[in-house]
Amino acid sequence: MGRIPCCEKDNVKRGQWTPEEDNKLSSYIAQHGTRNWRLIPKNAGLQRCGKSCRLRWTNYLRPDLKHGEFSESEEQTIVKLHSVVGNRWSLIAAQLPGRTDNDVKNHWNTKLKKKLSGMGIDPVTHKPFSHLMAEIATTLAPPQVAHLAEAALGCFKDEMLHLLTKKRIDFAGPAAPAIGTGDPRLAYNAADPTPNNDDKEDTVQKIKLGLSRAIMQEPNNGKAWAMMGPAGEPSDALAGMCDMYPTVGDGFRYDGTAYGNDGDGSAWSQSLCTGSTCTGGAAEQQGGGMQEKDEDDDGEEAEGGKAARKGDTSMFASDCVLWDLSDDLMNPIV
DNA sequence: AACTGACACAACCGCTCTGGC
DNA sequence: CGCCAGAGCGGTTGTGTCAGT
Repeated sequence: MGRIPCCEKDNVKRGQWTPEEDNKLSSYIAQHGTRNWRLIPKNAGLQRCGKSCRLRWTNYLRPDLKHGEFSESEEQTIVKLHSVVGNRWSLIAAQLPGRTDNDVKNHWNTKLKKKLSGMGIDPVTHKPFSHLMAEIATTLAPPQVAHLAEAALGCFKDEMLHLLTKKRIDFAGPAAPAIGTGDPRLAYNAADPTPNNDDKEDTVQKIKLGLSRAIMQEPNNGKAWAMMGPAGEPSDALAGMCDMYPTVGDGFRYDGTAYGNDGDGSAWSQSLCTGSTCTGGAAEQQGGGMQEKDEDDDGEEAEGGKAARKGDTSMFASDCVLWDLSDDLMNPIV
């Protein structure tokens, strides 16, 4: 038994909207408003589904929409909010006047996600990849970790190689040290981005070394040994991984122009990963409930997911406050 | 010039939520 | 309380454009 379609598909036009259709819809809405979307196409003389009209209006025709490039501050806002609320595009878009959820979603998927990945940040959790690997490893016994490392290398390696070789990555600006321990062969060469096999092998060896060091390290009082030290400094294990991404392990900046904690104090340099897993609390909360479908066998939706939908801010660890978020955002009126 | 792949954006699909009855 | 229609939302797909070969 299928779902009842929102309209008769045989009689409706689909695909790109023509200027004539846009005009009809705009002028009808200007006169009558947007009260009943199912009636609007009929009354406006459009062979379109009401839903399609609503989408066209809200995503494109609305007079208060911005259509240009996203500004840097808008991008910063998106990344910040995404690290807190996850893929709740409408919530994020609500904080950006003139932008729609579709705009934000597309911009995220096409640009921002890659930007973060290029910086060694997992766009889902907003943690450095190195932290993620180390954290995953902490939950497993050494034999399992060994398998994990091998498996991870299979896919992770490709991603890293891609990032290191194909894409332009500003690890730490023009004066940046070479990736790794200063081996010039690992430095990105803008003039000749094509790596030789030695480069690839070195990179793989670096990854393996970081993982194996993480694996071999003794647990620290039963706690996560690969996590940050008490003062927020990376453990040896992490350092091994962070050698790969010097900007990631210690205060990377979004714009990739410099690293360290002597930045401009902008939200970028303060909040995303300033040498600790500060975003981890929120990110982990997301991973547990907001980002992912509940895969439990009991068939119940994860409570975190429910809470997130209801705007329950209690799911955000109080010691992981990242930014001053408006009350509206933290208690969204949906 | 033709082809191809990557990219960005628009539009659609289907699930969920909400309010009225 | 349950049902239904309308609307909202996020994921996915389609399509046009452009750069590289």
